[in-house]
Amino acid sequence: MTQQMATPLTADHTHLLHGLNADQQTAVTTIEGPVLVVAGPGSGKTRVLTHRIAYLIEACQVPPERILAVTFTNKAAREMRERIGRLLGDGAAEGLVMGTFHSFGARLLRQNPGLVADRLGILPNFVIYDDADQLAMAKQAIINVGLDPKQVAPRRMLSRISAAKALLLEPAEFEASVETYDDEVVARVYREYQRLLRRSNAVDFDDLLGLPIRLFDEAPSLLERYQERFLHILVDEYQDTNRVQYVLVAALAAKHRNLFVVGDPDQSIYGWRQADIRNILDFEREFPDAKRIHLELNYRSTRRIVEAADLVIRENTQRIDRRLRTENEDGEPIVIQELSDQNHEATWIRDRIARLIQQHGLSPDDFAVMYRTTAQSRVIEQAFRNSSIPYRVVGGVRFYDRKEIKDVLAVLRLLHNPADEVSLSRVIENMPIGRGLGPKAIEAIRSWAVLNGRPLLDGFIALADPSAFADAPDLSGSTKAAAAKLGSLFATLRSDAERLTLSELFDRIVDRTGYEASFDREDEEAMERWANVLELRNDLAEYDVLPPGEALPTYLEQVSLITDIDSLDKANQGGVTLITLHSAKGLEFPVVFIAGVEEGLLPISRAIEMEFSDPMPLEEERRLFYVGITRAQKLLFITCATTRLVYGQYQTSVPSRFLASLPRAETNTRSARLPRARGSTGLIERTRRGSGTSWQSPAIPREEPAPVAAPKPPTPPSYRVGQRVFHPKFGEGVILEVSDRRDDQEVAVMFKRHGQKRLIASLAPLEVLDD
DNA sequence: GAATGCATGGTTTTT
DNA sequence: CCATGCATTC
Repeated sequence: MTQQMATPLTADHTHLLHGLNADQQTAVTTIEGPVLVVAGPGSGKTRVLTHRIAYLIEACQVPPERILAVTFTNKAAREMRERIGRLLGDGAAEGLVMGTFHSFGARLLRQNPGLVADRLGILPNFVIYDDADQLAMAKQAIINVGLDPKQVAPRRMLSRISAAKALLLEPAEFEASVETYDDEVVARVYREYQRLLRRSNAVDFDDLLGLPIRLFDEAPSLLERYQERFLHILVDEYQDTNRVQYVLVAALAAKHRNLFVVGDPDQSIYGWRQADIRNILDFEREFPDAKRIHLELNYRSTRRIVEAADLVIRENTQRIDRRLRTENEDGEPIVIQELSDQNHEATWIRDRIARLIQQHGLSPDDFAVMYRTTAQSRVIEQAFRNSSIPYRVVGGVRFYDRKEIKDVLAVLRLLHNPADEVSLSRVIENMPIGRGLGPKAIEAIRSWAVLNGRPLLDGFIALADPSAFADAPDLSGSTKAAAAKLGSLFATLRSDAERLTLSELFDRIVDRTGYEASFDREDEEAMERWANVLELRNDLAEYDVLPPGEALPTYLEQVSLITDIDSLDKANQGGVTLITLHSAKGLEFPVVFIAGVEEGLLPISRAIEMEFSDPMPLEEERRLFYVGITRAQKLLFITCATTRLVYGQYQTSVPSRFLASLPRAETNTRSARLPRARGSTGLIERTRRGSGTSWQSPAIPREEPAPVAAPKPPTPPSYRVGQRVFHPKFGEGVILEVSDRRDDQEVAVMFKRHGQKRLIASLAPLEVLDD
């Protein structure tokens, strides 16, 4: 074995092992050969990873640039880097390669532009298409092969294509494996989709994983270089990797074989994204000399929470049997609460949070509300909006997914890659500069572009500046003028881009495209959207320090790989976190609410439908619930609604079968409808329900679980209509209305300067001025 | 070719 | 309920 892998020479690396238990220490110091760590939730897996990297660098003298660490999100990578920095001191980990599979793939392609162009036919200025771009492309592909996007769902095509790519099947190979007529349709669409993608000089997310492998196939010496380089490879969240990711990792690790993977099969929740749980279950078969280490001691949660999680996950059949343990205190009972509908659910959660903040000195940051579908976030967000509790929504409509943001980004992308057809269509459809141009015009210019072997945008420029090209697309009249105008604008912007900073470029773009002027200053919503556009300017300005030629590509790369969870700590700091169960993986909070724990939602209806033909999706739903439970450190609340608004109609809901696994003795439950002991199906409606209004959430205040950290609960002040009050932020006001809400009050106050506000009595720092 | 109004159908999760 | 897409109108 190589010299770099020698055992530590100097003795004093105890600080790197300090505070770790025996299993964790083994995981940190077992540095040779393949290692599989099966780590339960809260068992200190991030600590193990960071300490191991620090140990490799400091104790084993492995140069940081020879370590590759793959994480699930960029945020995880960033945090880990910080923690390593703290262990080793600044700069000691300089050169460490750490990021997601996708960012690693993108980086690899960017770093080998010559080979990529030569062997894969992709030019260095390629763009990465996001979900919406891919959808647009799939739709176009369906139309191009003579099918109707209304009958052949683009979404479904995309997921089939993605599945094919996850198995490294190219269109030709997929065609060879066609079995049904539907497969044949997919094959045709896939082929066309891929053709359009390459014509736009674009790659999709799956390509970021698949193309590096193809590149290695085409250029074995490149693979050898990477194999030689990475002495140690670490992979986090290994249970959520797919086939391509496995192939990539196995290829890179083939030489030195120091592959360290960490995961928890019980937290595998990305099967729908082709994550292949076999990667972790079969690790030892793939690497027979692998050492396996189990981390089962939970440091995160109370005993009640850990045991509840264990009981829930035990019901799954497809798993390695093991038992979660903890030495933590019992903690409080888990509260299960049924509410009459989704609005009551939301306000109940909000009010409970308000009370906990008020009575137990907790901060809004300590709370998370989790749900299965993003649609659920709306009502919950609404409830918080009507309160003074700060909150933030993770997921949902992301900043970079907003239409107005994508519009401006489309111009930037087009400047970077003039072949980008999705972005060009976007600009034409949404910006004033596109007026007078339709599909007809684009088609005429495209035929010119294809004939001349030029990117689409050049056709527009040829019309604007006939001297630059031998001929021009065949257009006339107003269409020609409109196309020429767009062409001339882009010619100008392109030269601007070479010398201006991104924020200066931004100013020109919104001015010259007429985009800024298209926002109606009288229209409040339009102004809000314009404010978002200006926010994008701030974002761009962060790259102004880079030289003009470099800033744009760097920025675009960063944007296409960023996710909402990545910006979780950057954007609007503080507040209650509203988050999907999927996004919550890897996070932890003192107090967790899981909302909508109902049949059809968790488990989701699609998993129920196929329960008997394929039980895997249902088991994945259960794992999702398990992930949610195990995010909680101290307090766990689970809610469900009796009726729920679905597509604008109220539907009766049945509490989730998963609740049957929870021990009644350890929970605080009122509803008789909740599934009882294990074994009982628990999903058949057992209680008679009337119109849906017959059931009311208990109005009587119940015994509260004892405080987390127990300061005495101050009595909430009592307010009267007409009282004059003072608020530190809103100033002086008069109480208009007082309404009781369970054990608290809500007051409507008319402030002199800030208008009417609704405040929670116990929360708002109101001072009574006269009585 | 663009603005307005109606019908339709869609919600699982995300790098 | 909502957003999107299409048809109708000018």
